[in-house]
Amino acid sequence: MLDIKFIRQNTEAAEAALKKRGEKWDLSEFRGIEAQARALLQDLEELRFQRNQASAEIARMKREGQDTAALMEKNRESGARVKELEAALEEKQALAQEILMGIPNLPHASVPVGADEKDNPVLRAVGEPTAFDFDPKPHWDTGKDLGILDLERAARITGSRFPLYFGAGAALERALISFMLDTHTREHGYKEVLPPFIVNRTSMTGTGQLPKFEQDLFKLEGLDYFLIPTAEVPVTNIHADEILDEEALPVCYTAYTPCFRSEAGSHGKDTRGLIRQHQFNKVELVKFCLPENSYAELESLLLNAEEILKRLKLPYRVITLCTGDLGFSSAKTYDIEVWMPSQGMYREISSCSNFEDFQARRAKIRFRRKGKKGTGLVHTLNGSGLAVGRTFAAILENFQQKDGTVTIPEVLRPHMGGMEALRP
RNA sequence: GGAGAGGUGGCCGAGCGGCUGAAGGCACCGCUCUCGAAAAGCGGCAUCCUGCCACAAGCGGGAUCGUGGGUUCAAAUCCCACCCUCUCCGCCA
Repeated sequence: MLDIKFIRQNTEAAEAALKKRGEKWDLSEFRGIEAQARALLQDLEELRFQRNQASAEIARMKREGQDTAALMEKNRESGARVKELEAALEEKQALAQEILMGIPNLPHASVPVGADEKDNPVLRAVGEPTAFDFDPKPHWDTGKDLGILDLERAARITGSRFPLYFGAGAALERALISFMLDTHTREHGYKEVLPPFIVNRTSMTGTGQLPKFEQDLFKLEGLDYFLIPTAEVPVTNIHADEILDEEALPVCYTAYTPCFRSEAGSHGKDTRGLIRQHQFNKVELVKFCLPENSYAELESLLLNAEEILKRLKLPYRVITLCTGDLGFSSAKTYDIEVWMPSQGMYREISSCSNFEDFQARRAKIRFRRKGKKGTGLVHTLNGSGLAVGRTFAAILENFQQKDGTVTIPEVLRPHMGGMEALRP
């Protein structure tokens, strides 16, 4: 959510920034509604002031044993008028709020201007695309041949786009989760959390999934609860409605959760394999920090995520999302893309974003500076560290051997009882 | 699922129709005292919105005692619904 005061005072700048995202916003209507709401508020407050004064007067007169009937009658009337104004105000405020909740975040000045994903510049590439002296198989074939992945049976259990791992495959998935969490907690200074996988509407609204993207979520029937599409939602909302001490910042959490996405509108895309599933595992990184530090924190969060790929020895590149490709809540996003040999291209495996105060304003996450009065909104950030299913796929593809075995990255072996390769 | 108790400021905790945005304590921040510290004393210390105004300071106003409604001239206090927490019983991974 953007700052109303900012919009009020910098309407054109806000519109220009939104235009960079490829969205046309005319905020004059919003300004008008918001101005009407404030005018109503002033009338209402004036009326309530008079009523409060009269009530105090009644109390004083009663104590002195005077007759208060006339004043009470007068206040009864203003009470009715207060209710009318309250209703009118609420209507205007709801309207303004609805518009405001639908406005995406403004891109940071450092975000390259562009129309879509084709305009995302590459920031750096690490490692070379894996070279093979044979035709590399896609991970779904390798997984099937090794007997560790069974997407057909998963479809029987649930439906399409659900995973089913067996044996060393299940162990590899679990090893990846452990390896990622251990690295982030022991070496990168994050605190591990294991949050609820189902959240309420308020939490979903706090991080920006709602109200706009309800069709992307799985909702529980008969309840206003949703399956989380990312750990970002429960973990960011840990501090909703809180005022954090300046000294406590930055607060850094890492969380493993399964993620559930309905993938509405992506029927034709990535129909095979682990790339696009309704359920997948992810280790997430989440930070709460002071506004002046958030861009430095974004860089370090990005490096923390990259470190996982470096240690797994998977080739990857980092791209900066251009203004047109930015997510709804984000002010700046880097995507990390891993090399997928069977597709001959890099595929997203992590997305690291600075939301500035956009989520903090919605979820009311604030901080207080030492010795100063008043509060400020923290900046929130998050990034995948990493998407586990896609990492699994990348390992199967990049480390496959001609004989059909897959070499297990060295850093994972301690998590897999010393196993060195996946064999049929 | 059944029975009961309760949700008040950063924390503990009083209030149970008006003078209570809220006693008292703890924590925290100033100051006094001290060579310094401790102790003691004095003072300060919720959030959000809003008007004047420079989105400052300051002054004024409104709202907020789990959430939403209701009663009343007036609600933290009374009534209703819902949510949550705790205790006991039942069931259960």
